[in-house]
Formats: sequence, structure tokens, C-alpha cells
Amino acid sequence: MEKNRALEALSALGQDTRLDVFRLLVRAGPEGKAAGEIAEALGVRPNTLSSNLNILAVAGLVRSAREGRSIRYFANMETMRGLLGFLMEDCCGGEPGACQPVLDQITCNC
Amino acid sequence: MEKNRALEALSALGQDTRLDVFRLLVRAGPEGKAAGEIAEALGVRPNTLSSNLNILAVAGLVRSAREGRSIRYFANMETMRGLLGFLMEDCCGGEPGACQPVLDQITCNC
DNA sequence: TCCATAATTCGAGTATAGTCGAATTAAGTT
DNA sequence: AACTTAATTCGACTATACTCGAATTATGGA
Repeated sequence: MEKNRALEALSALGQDTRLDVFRLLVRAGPEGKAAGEIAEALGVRPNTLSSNLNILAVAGLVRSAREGRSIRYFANMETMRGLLGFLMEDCCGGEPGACQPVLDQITCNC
Repeated sequence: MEKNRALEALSALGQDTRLDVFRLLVRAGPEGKAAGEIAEALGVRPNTLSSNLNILAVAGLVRSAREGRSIRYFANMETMRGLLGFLMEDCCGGEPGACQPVLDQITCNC
């Protein structure tokens, strides 16, 4: 991932509502959630949510698919992957092995 | 890492100059870099840099140590570790194993 | 002590981001 | 076609973030 894409993703996630939205979608998994469901779950107005969803979409962190009159949103793990990779680039500069403890931390319970 | 700390770190990194500073310090490794060196390397004014360094420090992403009349800054990998862990929390919601490709991506050349 | 250098703090100006109400588009229903 | 519901777009307002020049603090040297 190039720097500008990473920057876009980071600043997209660095905002209260959007971080909530993204995490909600990550937890929702491949089923995703409709915009209305997200709005209700998080207690944000539809138009505000729409604006934030768009920012996440432009950043590549979510994608959407129409489903009847709803639009369903999904977390895009591909971009997440690129972002984490970017953040760890050159992590060992000067001290080989410095990043191992960092990597060890990242485990999940699946 | 709790959400507010993650949010602080993400929005700190979601800004052009600060992302550059952080990555520079990550690459600098345990030797770190003096504020003046950073300012020169990135071509930012000392006071602007100072403000940005402070934001990174409050977010826990860098720490500093005085050295003569310079102040030397270091990337704080501990916080980085917490942040990555936070972002991957619940990553498998709904689809066990969904996060494995994400984790596989994060390797470094050390 | 006086001066020079490194970095920070302060205050102001500008730009950007976030939210809102209202209007609009899109899809399904009757 | 007229109506309802879901979501988005639009325009305006407010708050926050970023950067800057000037002044200040802190350290080391003459």
C-alpha cells in the first residue's frame, strides 16, 4: 500500500463514528449490515452515517451492495491487510527482530 | 488497548506530517532522532514539528529523552503493538479464519 | 554573566472536517 | 401512477485542526 492510501485509511479510522462503524462491520463479518441497521445500532443520523460510510468506502475500508431498497455494507479486510502491512514496513530499522514482539501480539481467537 | 486510545493513535497517524515523522522514527530504530534532525529531514518548521511531536507523544506513539540541548525522539513500538491488536479484535466475527490472510500479510524482513 | 543554539509555547489566521435539516434519488408496494 | 421507505446529496453552520511568526524556556559554551 502506498503512503497516501494508508493516510486515507488512517484518517478515516481516526474518527469516533467511523471507527465504530468499521468495527461493527468487522464484527458483522461477511453478512455485513444495511445502512439503516448501522445507523440504528450506533445512534447516528442517516445522512451523517451516509457521509461517514462514503469516506470509509473511498478509503477502501468498506464496500457496499444494494439489496432491495437497502444498501448493505461490508468491512473490506483486503485494505485492512494492506494498512497493517504498511504500518509494519521497515519496522526493524536499526534493530533486527524489534518487531517480533509486535507481531506476536497480533493473534485472534479463531 | 481501549477504544479511545486507539482513536487517539489513529487520528495522530492519520495526518501527513505525523505519519512521516512516525515512520522516520520507526526506521531510525532505537537510536531515534533529535527534533532538529527530524525537522530538517522532513522539511517542516520547528514549531510545527514540535506541535506534531507532542500529539504523537500524547498518543503514546513516540517518547523522548533530552540529550544535551537536543531532545531525541523514539518510536514507541509498545503502543503500535496495542493498536494493531485492537484493530484485529473480533476480526473473525461470523467467519472463523477470515483474519488469517490478514495476519499472513504482516511479515517483516528481519 | 552574556551569548548562541535547540526546542517549545503562545496567539492568531485559515482551512478542513463533522453534523444537521431539507430536498432528492432509488426501489419496492398498492 | 401514487405512495412509502431507504439511503444519499446538498448547502450551510460550527467546531476543530494545521500552520505560521513571534516570544519564551532550556541547555551549553565563551
